[in-house]
Amino acid sequence: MPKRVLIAKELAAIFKLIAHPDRIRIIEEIRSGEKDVNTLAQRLDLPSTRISQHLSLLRANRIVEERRDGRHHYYHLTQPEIADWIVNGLDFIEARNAGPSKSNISAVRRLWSDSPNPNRLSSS
Amino acid sequence: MPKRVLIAKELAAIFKLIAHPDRIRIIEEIRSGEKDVNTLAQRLDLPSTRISQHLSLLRANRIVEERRDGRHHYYHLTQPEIADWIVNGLDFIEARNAGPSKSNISAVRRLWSDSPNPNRLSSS
DNA sequence: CTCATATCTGCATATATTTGCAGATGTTAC
DNA sequence: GTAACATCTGCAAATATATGCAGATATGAG
Repeated sequence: MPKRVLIAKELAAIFKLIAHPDRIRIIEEIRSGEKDVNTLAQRLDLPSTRISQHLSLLRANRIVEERRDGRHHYYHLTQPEIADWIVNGLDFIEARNAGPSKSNISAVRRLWSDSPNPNRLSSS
Repeated sequence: MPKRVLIAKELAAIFKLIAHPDRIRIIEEIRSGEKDVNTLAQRLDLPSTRISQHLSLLRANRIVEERRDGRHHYYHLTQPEIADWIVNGLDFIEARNAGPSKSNISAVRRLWSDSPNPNRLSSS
């Protein structure tokens, strides 16, 4: 199989991995530092078993890594730059039919960016 | 629904759209200029009906646009920058288990980049 | 040791995506 | 008009993914 076919498959696999709203939010939640399963479950308002399932997928694909401390499992991004790459995808949602408003997009872009946002306490 | 949930959904939708090896190859094939369905079918070695199905999905989501000339339908990227964004995802496949070799990755990265590759005749 | 907490795994069901194929549409050549 | 070509659409079958829930495991408190 030619290289470009192989690589396209691998790329598609990464895209598939990320192509879930919960997983995108998990990645953006831990961009600023590790969090444990329960914390994520509260922040995303989802059953922790579901968070755990998503994390196990991300873990199996080395998107995240785990650090255990007692009964807590803390997760962080293997390559933190992935969070920025994902956010850059926002450039391409404005063109879609029935997408969210520009102002909502840029509000979330700000929230999910490292640069001008030192202490993240907001939650829009 | 909070903004960040909406936006995560939209982002996931874009990722899902791209998360298919054939569609990634289609996008990279037309990055350098429009091509018609048959040409794409030959280049990807797939039935043209399949190419057409992928294109109709990409078209419905405004990733590509169509120009008709006689019986040929030529497709191009609505936002050509999307091709570069996709290629940037290669940064995150090296970490995965059993991924392709680094040299294959960079060969394809070169192939799928605009910068130092003015006339694209190769096909690795 | 036992209990409560934190998380993981496995599995059945529900839902979504992909694929192949048959037939429809539109275009050009004769 | 008819034939050949280029592409599209619709639908059923195959495949993949997501979800909910029950039970397993592991840790720390008492």
